[in-house]
Amino acid sequence: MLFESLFQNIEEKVTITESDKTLLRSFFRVKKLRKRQYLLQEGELCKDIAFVVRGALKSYTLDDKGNEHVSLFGLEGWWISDFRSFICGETALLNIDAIEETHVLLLSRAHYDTMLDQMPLMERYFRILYQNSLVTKDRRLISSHTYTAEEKYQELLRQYPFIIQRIPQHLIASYLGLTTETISRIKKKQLI
Amino acid sequence: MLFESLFQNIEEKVTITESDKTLLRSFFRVKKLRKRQYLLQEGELCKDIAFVVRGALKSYTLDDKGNEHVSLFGLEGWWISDFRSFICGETALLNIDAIEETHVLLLSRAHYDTMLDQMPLMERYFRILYQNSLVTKDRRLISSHTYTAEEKYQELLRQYPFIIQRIPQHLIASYLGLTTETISRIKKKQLI
DNA sequence: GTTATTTCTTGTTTTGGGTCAATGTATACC
DNA sequence: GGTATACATTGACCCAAAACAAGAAATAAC
Repeated sequence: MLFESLFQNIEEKVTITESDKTLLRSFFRVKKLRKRQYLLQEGELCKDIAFVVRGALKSYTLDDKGNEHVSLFGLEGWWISDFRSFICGETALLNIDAIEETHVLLLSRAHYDTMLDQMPLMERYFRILYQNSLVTKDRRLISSHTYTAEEKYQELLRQYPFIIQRIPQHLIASYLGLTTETISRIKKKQLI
Repeated sequence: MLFESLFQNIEEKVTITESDKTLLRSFFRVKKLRKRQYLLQEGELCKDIAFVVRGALKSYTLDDKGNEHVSLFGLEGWWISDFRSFICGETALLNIDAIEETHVLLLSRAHYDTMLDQMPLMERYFRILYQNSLVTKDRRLISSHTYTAEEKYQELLRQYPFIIQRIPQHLIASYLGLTTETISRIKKKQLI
């Protein structure tokens, strides 16, 4: 049950057999988080990447004034981690915590490496996953440099309409590099 | 000769044999660009990803006012393309042209796919390459949302000190989402 | 159902960095 | 060399969005 959404996600990119699934199961462990619970805190080592089975998380940095800057949301079917910390072994700059009650599948660095060695199709899966993420991140960077506040919000609506239903506005604002007041004003303007 | 820097780049991530090299050579073709020459123009299909052997390129969008927004530089040993177009087969939003006289190795989509099918180690190479690119892009997005103009410039200096020697200031400004005037003022301030 | 907490709105003020314009300085090209 | 073109600096002014402040709504907690 728990693994179904992971398998589904994998099968969108590569073909896996039942025995692959059995092997895959052995690499992950389940973790449940309640609302506001940390998955990772700044300064720790990010030991796992997390596949979100249900719920929602956010990853964010805190600046010197204590302002939150959301870098990513993790919803069902998405991966979330401090990738820099996980890959390079440096301490995390990101905090990750649950916006809602959340279930994740955790994959440790050791299991990640083993998995990639034993399962060439997972090498391909992650190559494709990262390839797609790069496309997304490129678009975000362009948006961040080229668009006005209003255009950024529009683009988000177009791209992830469901996110508005799900995630509090001030977090969306932060994700876009804006303030909640600005979003509020944009929304007001649209109605008139 | 031309392939040495590509092989070197690959060997930083995976181990390749002489016969791998021979096979690899067959997938690429060489292209020389003079200064200002396009590698890709907005609206075209991005048919190749390019490995830069020498020289420097920039990829950028143009907004409605005709302003250039640099999204990436391609220097020796880096890959450059409109990845979204290359992967998804949509028309390119990016322009890519040479800042200097440049030599690139081009890899077409068909060759890319064949290569990945025939050479598991290249699957791994690209997985690692993308993995690292994601780390970089994450950092850029954080920087773009969290830092002041001055901090953005400082961070670039720290990360890629050589780039200042190489790339005109107005392009660096654009890459950071700033204007050349702003950079000029930051530099002035540092001297005092 | 009352109270607390979180989230959102609206008004006012402030500011970082953009825009515009003019001038200076390299670098490239005949 | 001279002159064209690209690139950088400086100053004056402006504006989009941030910051600040105060309430209003919505949700959650008891």
